[in-house]
Amino acid sequence: MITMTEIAKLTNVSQPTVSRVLNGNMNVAPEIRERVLACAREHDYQVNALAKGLQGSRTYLMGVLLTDISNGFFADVAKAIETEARKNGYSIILFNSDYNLELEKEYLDVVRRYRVDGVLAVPLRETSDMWQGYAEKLDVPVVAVTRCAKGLDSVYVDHAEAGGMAAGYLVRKKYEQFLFIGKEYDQKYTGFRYALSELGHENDVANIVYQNDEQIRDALRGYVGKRRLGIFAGNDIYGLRILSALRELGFAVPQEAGVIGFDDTMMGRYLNPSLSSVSQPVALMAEKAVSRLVYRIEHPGPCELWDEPLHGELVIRESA
Amino acid sequence: MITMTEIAKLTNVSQPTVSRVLNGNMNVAPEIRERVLACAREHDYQVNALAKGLQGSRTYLMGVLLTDISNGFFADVAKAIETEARKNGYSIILFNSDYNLELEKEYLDVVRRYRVDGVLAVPLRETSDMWQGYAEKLDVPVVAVTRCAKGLDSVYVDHAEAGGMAAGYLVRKKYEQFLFIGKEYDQKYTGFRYALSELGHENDVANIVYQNDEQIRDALRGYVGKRRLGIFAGNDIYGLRILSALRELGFAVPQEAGVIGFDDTMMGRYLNPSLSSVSQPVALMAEKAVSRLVYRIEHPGPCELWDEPLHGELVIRESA
DNA sequence: TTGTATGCGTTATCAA
DNA sequence: TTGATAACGCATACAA
Repeated sequence: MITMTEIAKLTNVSQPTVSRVLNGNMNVAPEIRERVLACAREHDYQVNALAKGLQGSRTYLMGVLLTDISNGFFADVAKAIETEARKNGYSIILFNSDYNLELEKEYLDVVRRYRVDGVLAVPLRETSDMWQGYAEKLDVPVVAVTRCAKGLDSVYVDHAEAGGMAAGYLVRKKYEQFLFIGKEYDQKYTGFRYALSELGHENDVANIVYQNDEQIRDALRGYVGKRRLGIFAGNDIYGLRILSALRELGFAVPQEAGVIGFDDTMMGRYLNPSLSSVSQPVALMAEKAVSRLVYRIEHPGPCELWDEPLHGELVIRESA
Repeated sequence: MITMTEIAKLTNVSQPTVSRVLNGNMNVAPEIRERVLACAREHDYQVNALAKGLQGSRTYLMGVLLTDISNGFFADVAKAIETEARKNGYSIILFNSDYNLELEKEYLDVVRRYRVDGVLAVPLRETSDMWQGYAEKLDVPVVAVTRCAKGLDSVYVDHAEAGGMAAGYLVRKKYEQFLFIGKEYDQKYTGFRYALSELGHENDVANIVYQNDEQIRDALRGYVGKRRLGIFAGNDIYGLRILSALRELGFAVPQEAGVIGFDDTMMGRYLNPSLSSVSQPVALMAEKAVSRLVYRIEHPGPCELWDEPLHGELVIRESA
């Protein structure tokens, strides 16, 4: 690939002059300018981002660290981030932690090797202060997406609030006992449980940690023929599987059991029954996260933490 | 972030010696070796990949160019590629063409700027010789994934064959008229149509180009109350939507209408009815594509094109 | 307005 | 076994 030095030789000017032309510096004679531009075009010059980055300015790379891109929701997040990054002139280098703490740590080193200008992450263990330490070592700005991480700028939906919304709706619809199916440390469960106890159902709620389809089916079997069961799923994938398990067990949905998912992924509206879900504003989150990161990149130095939770929206369909 | 030169100063050796130590070159006195390693560990040294790349060796970056990562299938592909790349010591820089030719071209320039060692792409217009030109300009190896591109190493599933499998199964199940719903230039349609005509159904097959849900519903309405309808969908997302449309129109599935999807994404088995589909060996494709790319990176120079189609597998569930 | 010189952090070549 | 030196491609300070 052609370099500035080569263009300089071909056009009989010095390399810095080529640099000036290609960077739009106006203090260059028009004739030279034309000659250089023509040569660059002819050989399809592309700046060497490595050299540029090495030289001290930006790399225009963002590290993006996700937990599981094969989850439709995170895939949407990745797509939106990529789009936003591009709008801001950045490219993304993508990593998938697969919910693996070791891998997450390893990837942070990789990210440092490439001297990314900043990092967007779905942090594991967001309530510990682990990431605060990571951010210091990275010494580039870090923004947490979809989760609120201690000590980091965070762009996320208030999960506890979403749990409350789900609880409120299920109670209004006269469900009588309640289940949150998902990770036990999920804020959604906290909010779900709290709202239920406020509504007089403190003794009617339980949490099932999702492990696999069989275990969920076995757990749900215990509710057959009992009081109307309102279920809040940690995400739409769980929701999909729960619907499938309920069908196997012969539950009438939404009469005997209702299900509310989380993330409102595309498939939800096509399911049978279609899946009620709490939607997250993916595009907005990506836009906020990227623009915040760009701001931090362009304005280094200490800065107050960003922490403005966004709000989920309950989308009612057939499943509850 | 600490550099070799800084470590050199701290340990009273020359910078090249530090380089030797950190690269595992054994011709260094053990005492020096220890001193340097300790210092590097203490300051958590990470090599500057930009400098390393600039200096002429590898960047250990792969450009990955997908059409739409929000499609569960491509999300799986992305995940598998990332995993394989990591196994080989590479990181990926990810782009989403969004089926947009302009964007695809633009991203190829970006990829060149970062001096990636190679490119994995889901090429748009794979039957034109456009990508052959792209590959030349890139002057790094390019491997096409999930599609067979003219002039490129390609790792993909034989779509025509898959179409034939779908056709064969639907005929065996006594469907009497047939629909392919998807892009008209899809090889799946070619194979579907061909197999059907071999089986004596050359006049019972049509293609509907997917545009939106309403248009599909309207098109399907014309088949209500007619002969048993066998549908092959261009991908599982279409399949999902088609099932939903059939439900709205009151079709009994699989009795009056049968549906076979493509990609066999996770959700298929949880749908109601669950979706029969042709599965693609995603992990295998990613593994083959990445290892082929690594091979081409490590063995530059001309080389015979790779073109060994893999085979889809028909997964039968309830929808057909 | 243009060119010379320098440095970014590596690796590689050559001497010592 | 070690160190000096150059080179990669670019931007920048400075000189002309």
